[in-house]
Amino acid sequence: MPNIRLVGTMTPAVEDYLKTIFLLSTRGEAVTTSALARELHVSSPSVSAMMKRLSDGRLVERETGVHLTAQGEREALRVVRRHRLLETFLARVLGMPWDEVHVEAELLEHALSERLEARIDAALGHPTRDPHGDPIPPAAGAHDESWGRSLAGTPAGSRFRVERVSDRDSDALRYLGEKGVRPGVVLEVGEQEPYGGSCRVLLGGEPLALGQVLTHLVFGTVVEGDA
Amino acid sequence: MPNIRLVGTMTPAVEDYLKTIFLLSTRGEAVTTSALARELHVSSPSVSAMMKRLSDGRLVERETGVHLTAQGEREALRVVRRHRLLETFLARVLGMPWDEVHVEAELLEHALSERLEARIDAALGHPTRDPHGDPIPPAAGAHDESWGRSLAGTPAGSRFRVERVSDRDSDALRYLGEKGVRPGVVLEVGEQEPYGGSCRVLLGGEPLALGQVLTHLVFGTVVEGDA
DNA sequence: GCCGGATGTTAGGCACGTCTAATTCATCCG
DNA sequence: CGGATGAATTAGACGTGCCTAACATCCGGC
Ligand SMILES: [Mn+2]
Ligand SMILES: [Mn+2]
Ligand SMILES: [Mn+2]
Ligand SMILES: [Mn+2]
Repeated sequence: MPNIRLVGTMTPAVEDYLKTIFLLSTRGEAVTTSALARELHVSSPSVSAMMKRLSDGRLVERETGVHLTAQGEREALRVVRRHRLLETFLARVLGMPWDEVHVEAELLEHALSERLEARIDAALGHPTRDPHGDPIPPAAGAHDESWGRSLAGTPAGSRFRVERVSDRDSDALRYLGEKGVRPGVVLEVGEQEPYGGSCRVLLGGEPLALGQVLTHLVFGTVVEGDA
Repeated sequence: MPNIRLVGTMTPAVEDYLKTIFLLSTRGEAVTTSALARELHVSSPSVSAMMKRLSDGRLVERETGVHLTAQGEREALRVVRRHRLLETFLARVLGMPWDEVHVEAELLEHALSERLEARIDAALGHPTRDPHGDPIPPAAGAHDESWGRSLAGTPAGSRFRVERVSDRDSDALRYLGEKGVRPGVVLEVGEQEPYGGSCRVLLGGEPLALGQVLTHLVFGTVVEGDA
């Protein structure tokens, strides 16, 4: 039989493109050819070609920029779910540090069967957050990917509860982990030193200086309550 | 820079071919084009093409049939090690039944980093056998892949200790598991019923009839000792 | 001794996923 | 207005890994 054309064929590359489109848009960034090329470390023509394929397969639509169809988003969420379940598993079960799990999950997410995914999910007690505080999309049902506010620009005097830490910069992640900046922690936000200086915070009473790069990686909410 | 030619590039396909060549030869079977095609579910020309590539890359040599070079065997053993470590992990840590782990490991073995492999190995306490009794090649050093003798043809009256059960037939494996035929178990071998009939055995005193297909999947040694 | 079947190779083709080079197009700036 | 700049696409190529069709070989049986 001569090559039945399955439009929805998921390959590792297709999964990575869909996931990246999803993550870019939930970060509020424009999903352009060049943004995808930068993010995926491929050339622009590679992205153009893939967008053609995804568009033919009804996984994305192209008007100004690119956006996922309902089906494309479903597939993207499945990949994101596998990725974050794997990160959680690697950290909790194998004790892998939170700055290493992302790279591993990038590979494994394409090799995880539904059966194994379900087993991992059950073994972890159906977790809702990965080690970085990223929400794990449920197997079925709605998903909320909101990022809260960035620590950068949060006014001095606020009490700030960390909810998510971006897992994209492994070195920064390790540093933050060493300093105790993790989801769930509450920071007392102090002075933002001018001209690109550090942001002074208190963590459990201890002073800590967080550079610009770091404050842009930390997300959460301002909480009221007793100092 | 125009395509540096890395001869030893491992891809999932290359890994599968090397692994299959290794397993065929350790099973004492001839490593021919058609045997590989059958084993890997690909056409003969696909095998021919791949043998050309592996041969160019000094991973195999071709005289009568095909055999691995020292480097090819090293790579094959790395894949087999990852496969069996993964099977062990899936069974022990995630409680996956022994007839399901092989299929999962087939995929995951290509996505396992050295770092994660080491973590899994340590978490399991450096196991030497997978759930089917297959020996796990060490990260470095010699490996013994001998199969012992098959239960088929073992004379009645023998006491037979099961050491390995082939993991290639998932249904048979589940059946044997249900009946308690696992590595470590000792069987009292009874009559082989003629003309392709069952082999009668006692397992823990309980009678059990094992068809031809099954006795050819069970390997071990004849042990002396008290009945 | 020849024929048929099994085995293996060559030839040609295709989907995937990437690349570089060239082109198109809009925009911004002097 | 016109040229530079940047973003995107088109054109052409390539390696991987698979396929089918055709051809070459060898080997056993009649
Ligand atoms: Mn991640
Ligand atoms: Mn994460
Ligand atoms: Mn196996
Ligand atoms: Mn096994």
